[in-house]
Amino acid sequence: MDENRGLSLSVPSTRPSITLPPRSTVETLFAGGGSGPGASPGPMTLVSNFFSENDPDSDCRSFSQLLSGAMLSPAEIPDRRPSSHLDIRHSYSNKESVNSGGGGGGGGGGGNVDFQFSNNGRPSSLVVTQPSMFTIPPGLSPATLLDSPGFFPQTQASLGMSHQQALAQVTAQASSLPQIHSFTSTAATYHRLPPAKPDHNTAKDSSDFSNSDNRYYPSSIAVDKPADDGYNWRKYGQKQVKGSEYPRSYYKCTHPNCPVKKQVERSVEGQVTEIIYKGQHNHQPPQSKRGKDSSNGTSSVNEHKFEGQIGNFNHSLMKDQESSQATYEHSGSSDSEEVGNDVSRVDERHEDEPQQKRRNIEARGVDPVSSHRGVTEPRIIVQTTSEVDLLDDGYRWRKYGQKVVKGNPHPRSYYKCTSQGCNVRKHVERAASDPKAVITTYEGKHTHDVPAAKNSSHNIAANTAAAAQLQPPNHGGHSLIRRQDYPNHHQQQPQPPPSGLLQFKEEQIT
DNA sequence: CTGTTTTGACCAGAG
DNA sequence: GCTCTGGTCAAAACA
Repeated sequence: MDENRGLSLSVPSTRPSITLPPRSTVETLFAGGGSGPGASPGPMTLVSNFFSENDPDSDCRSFSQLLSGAMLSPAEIPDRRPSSHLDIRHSYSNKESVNSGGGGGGGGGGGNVDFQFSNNGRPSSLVVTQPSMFTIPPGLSPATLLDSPGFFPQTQASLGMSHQQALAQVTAQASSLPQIHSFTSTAATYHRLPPAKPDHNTAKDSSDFSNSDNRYYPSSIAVDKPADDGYNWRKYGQKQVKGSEYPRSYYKCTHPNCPVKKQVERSVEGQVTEIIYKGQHNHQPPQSKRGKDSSNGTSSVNEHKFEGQIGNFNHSLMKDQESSQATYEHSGSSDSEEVGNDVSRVDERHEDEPQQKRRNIEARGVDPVSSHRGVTEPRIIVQTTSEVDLLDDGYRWRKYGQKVVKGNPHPRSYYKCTSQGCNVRKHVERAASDPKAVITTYEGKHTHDVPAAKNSSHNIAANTAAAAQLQPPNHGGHSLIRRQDYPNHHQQQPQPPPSGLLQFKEEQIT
């Protein structure tokens, strides 16, 4: 609650911006990015190039821009709440640590990421357009990601290319990305650690930065410490959380009055499988520790903001995200809690936790066992959709729950696929700012075909299918970047919604 | 002696 | 009101 009030996100009145620490143990690894001598192109670089390459002239290339497309500008959102959080979960290995201190400057640029709400003249009712999926490579900081021009083929960008093109490109790129960083609109920061050993077949070009290359992984994650993020933590609890393979440890920042907490899930081998930050440090990290770890000794305030702020994309930004119908899977989707509220992952754990988790993993094509051993490849679903797609996606759904989220007068609904034996779920949330706009998050993978009688006019599935063809089969979670065009009128054979795939979808609600 | 970790109990929220 | 669950407390143990 109150511990999250501190916001890492500076949101100008008219132009929200996310202030991300320029460097972190993770980011540092990428800091060099393409600039580092002899450094292989970082995932971000590749991603950036990827998109840039395909849409060089796009005026909306960055992730932030993409999001902007998915978010209504403050001015356009009368009821937008003052704050919300964007949770960022990324993976990295604590064992396959890499030179965390190194990095140095680089760049990365951390800094600020402006979420320019350049809607390109789109009416506020228009929000995200195509569903798309993306994966953030291991060690790639959100800041970098967000700040990277061309990370996301913005909405219109994708419009400029065919589905196939976009999908092919995105998928190709995604398949080479070892891990995912998810973004959610809750109050916590999620860090899911990457596999110690990549278990997937990376795409042809992925070798350049495959997850096997630990250079991209943050390091300094001691077994006894959830992460050497420069702050001092005191463990105040541990609990076996349902649905989690490993016990969750609770840590508090030892700094007086610092409300920051973090939860760490660690495998029996000591590998950190997930770190969730809550709140923002109201102080600078202890110099002694950080200073030593940082070889360059340039640890700055900004640098230290990373851990505490990475997840605090807060503010209206994420509130907007809700409005923008962006839902991020794996972190429980967007949670419309106010600033300071704890992270909510009800979406993914509210029911049948263990099974759900397993299903999620399986749906991602990840070996459950491997996943549980720290090789999980978290996948994010960022999907937006319109009312039209809400239920009419070709499948039959049964509503099994509903929840009113604080800050959003509209309830978030939970649906299950009615097909026997199918565990696919669908979470639907209406945007606070626009009841017509909804956020839909799919979990799982349909085990059946689309009911014939329920052929819808929607192409989500169709596109998904197309994308699926581009996906490496069952290697799980690496084909995470996708883009799809979903013109409402586009008649296509309904297909199962992409499971465990990050999607952005923008449609005009009619 | 101080700070941290461990761990069972307690509490609050949600269903 | 009951049950379940996640999060926190706090005393004891440990370093």
